Amino acid sequence: MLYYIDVILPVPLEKLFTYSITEAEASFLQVGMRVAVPFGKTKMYTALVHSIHTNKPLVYEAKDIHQILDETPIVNPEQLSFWQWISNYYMCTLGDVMRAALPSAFLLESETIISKNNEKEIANEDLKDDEFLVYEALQYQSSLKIQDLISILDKKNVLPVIKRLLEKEAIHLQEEIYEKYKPKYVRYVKLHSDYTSETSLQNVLEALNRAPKQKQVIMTLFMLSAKSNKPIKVAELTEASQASSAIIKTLVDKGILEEYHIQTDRVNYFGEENEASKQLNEHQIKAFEEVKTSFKTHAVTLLHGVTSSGKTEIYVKLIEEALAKGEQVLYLLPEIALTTQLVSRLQNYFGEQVAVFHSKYSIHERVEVYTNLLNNSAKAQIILGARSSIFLPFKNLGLILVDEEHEQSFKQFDPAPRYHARDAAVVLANIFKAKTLLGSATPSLESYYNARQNKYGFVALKTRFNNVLMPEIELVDIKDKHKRKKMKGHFSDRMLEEMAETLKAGQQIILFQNRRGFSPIVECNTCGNSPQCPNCDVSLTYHQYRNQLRCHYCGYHSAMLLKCMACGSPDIDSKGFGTEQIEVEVKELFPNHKVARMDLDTTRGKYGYEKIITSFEQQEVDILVGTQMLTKGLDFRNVRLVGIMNADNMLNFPDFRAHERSFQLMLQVSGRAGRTEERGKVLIQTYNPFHKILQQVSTNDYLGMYKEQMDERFNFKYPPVYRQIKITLKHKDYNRVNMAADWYAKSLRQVFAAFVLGPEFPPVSRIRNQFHKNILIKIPPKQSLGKTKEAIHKIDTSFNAVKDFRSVRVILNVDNY
DNA sequence: AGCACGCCGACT
DNA sequence: GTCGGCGTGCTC
Repeated sequence: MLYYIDVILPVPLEKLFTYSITEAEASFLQVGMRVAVPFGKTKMYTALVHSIHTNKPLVYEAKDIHQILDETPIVNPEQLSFWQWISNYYMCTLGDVMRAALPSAFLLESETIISKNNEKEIANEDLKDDEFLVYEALQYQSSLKIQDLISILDKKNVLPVIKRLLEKEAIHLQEEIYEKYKPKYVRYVKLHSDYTSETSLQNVLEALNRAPKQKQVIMTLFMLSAKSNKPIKVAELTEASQASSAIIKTLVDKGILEEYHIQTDRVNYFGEENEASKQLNEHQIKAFEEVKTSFKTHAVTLLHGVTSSGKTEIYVKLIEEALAKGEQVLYLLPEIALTTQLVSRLQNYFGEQVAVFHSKYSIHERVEVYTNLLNNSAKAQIILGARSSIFLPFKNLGLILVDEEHEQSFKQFDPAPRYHARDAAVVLANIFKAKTLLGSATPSLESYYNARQNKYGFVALKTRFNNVLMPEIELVDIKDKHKRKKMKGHFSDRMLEEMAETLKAGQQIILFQNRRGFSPIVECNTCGNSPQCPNCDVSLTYHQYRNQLRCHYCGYHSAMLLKCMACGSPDIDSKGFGTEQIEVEVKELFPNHKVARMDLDTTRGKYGYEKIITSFEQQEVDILVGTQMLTKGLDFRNVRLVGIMNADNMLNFPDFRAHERSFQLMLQVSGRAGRTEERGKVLIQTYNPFHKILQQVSTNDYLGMYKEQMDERFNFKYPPVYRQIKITLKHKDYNRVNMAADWYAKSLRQVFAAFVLGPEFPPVSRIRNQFHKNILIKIPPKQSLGKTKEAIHKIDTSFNAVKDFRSVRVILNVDNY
């Protein structure tokens, strides 16, 4: 009997691939294990076993696998069916899903290893210069990698050299794969067993008489081991003895000390454990009970709780109940809300049962969380994570919490799979028959719609914790202020008054400006020319702190111009404003107060964020200027004033969700004001104070906003009433994208007629030297999603059959909002 | 996707 | 003449 496996490869190809295995391998292998397989002419890939069978492929000869990489499956059946759903729904390949789902350390790729052929001596005369260089290097190093050759020869294409050397039989090639994940070992030292008896120890100490530093180390070691019986870390010893690691190394080399390693977890939690969870107030208890009742009839429930209403406390109670039943909990948050504040709060309640998973973790840390879950370790009963944590290997998932449910960052835009973690979480929960709670102070229209349609359960929590009043929101008409000359830079007199008063009371201020950089556009006052990005179809943005012009799309940057590139005039002006300029102005207006800025530029690095937050928390900073980063899950006690510098640029954003999003953003920022007894104040500066959204924000009228926006969505056929799929075509040749897009749209129209929009160039039509063109498909409520996708898929296949179009990248984005 | 093969311009 | 550019086709 011949045995075969079908595997998923982490490449964007539709099919599964079949490899042949031996009988022994067939009895050992299980679905969900990894195997290394040769793929294509040279490469070796990590593949995942999808099925094991005995059906010999008919049209090709299956290759053998190279090796089995796991002893037990690393992907469970629930995950595989979840992957399948993602792949179908979001129209991507299983390979795409696999790539997103597994920590990258699990996906090994082969590397070519070059070694010398010792069977044959090659005379130097027979080799050309570059060949000789490589050959000589191999005399000293047993093996070389491609990357090494590139640096030895100092050129990019080294393959011909390898080929020639191979022909001359001077070298061997080998494809090697290796684990990227290395367990973390901690170095420990102890006295070598030869010296444990009293007498020899005496000898050692005497022998070291002339090396006082070394003697000192040995004495310290004694002291430490006398204090506790625990193993002594090298780090501890160096610290306690003030000795350099060289001294310790000498002692190890002399055979007096012995070094050993113990494997340890990178992700450890040290601290107080199991603080009792907080008592809920009456409103929270009511909401908590309502959520539980709702779960009886609705697996998914939406919790609409105003800012500061204490949703987290309710989550904690729900987690406690799930844990009591022995169930795992997934707590999903937008990336940037995963702050130390929340993590430590949960760790205080649940200790090491909490595991955190997000993109700022190293690949090693991610592997550890993954394997802890795989082993159903007590360490990973509650997963606190960003969107990608839906892919973790849950065993017994009982509850999924999606906090800040309305957040756009739950949707992955690039690369595939372009999934929405909130929607996928609902499906994941369904696989485990678990419950999902979506929480937000400003729910997304689609979730609220689902709740109103009774598809989801609904619970509202309307009072803030400790009955703090909602902040008072005031709209400031800056058009009028400009006219009356009541503006100082970007600050109205009202804003300045409130700021001065807040500072006088010793309280803090948050200023919100939804745009980073100093000023978005630089313009020549003489000819009107503004510098453009050479790779993208956008104007460059001026960043003052480095005196640079930057492109926000491709990262291109250049020094700020001294004179106009077009006419040579030195009269260059900046238009618009960003966080940086606000910061500068605040510093001038309030020179005696400390100002900090929080945006993408200032929060780079693993702890960039936390530093700023901590210093603000500890009131080292009086005024914090920032972008929408400020809105997420931060809990500042002493903020009384929130200023929104310009509401109009969000409202005028060309997107069907601009109004919804502006509403959410403004209410979320407002929520940062007045979280303790005193009522907070919010000032919104705008050119258009009569805008409906602003009126709704100022009266905290979610329902009014919902109703009005839903009317628009009905009228203009937008989600959540209609579904949509966006198709993007990319190519470096302008004409080719046009032709390809026209062809694609025409084919779509034959099926979907008027529900196809475009093709259209997006506002930024060229990014990284690639031209983009979009086609939008609107799907009426009654139309089958499955059938629609099938039809699109068919068109896509015939599109790829056209030779001229094949090089055009097609990106399918389901629910592209 | 990644990679090899294969065909054309610009230089040691 | 070679080096290296990228268009094309295939991967069990």
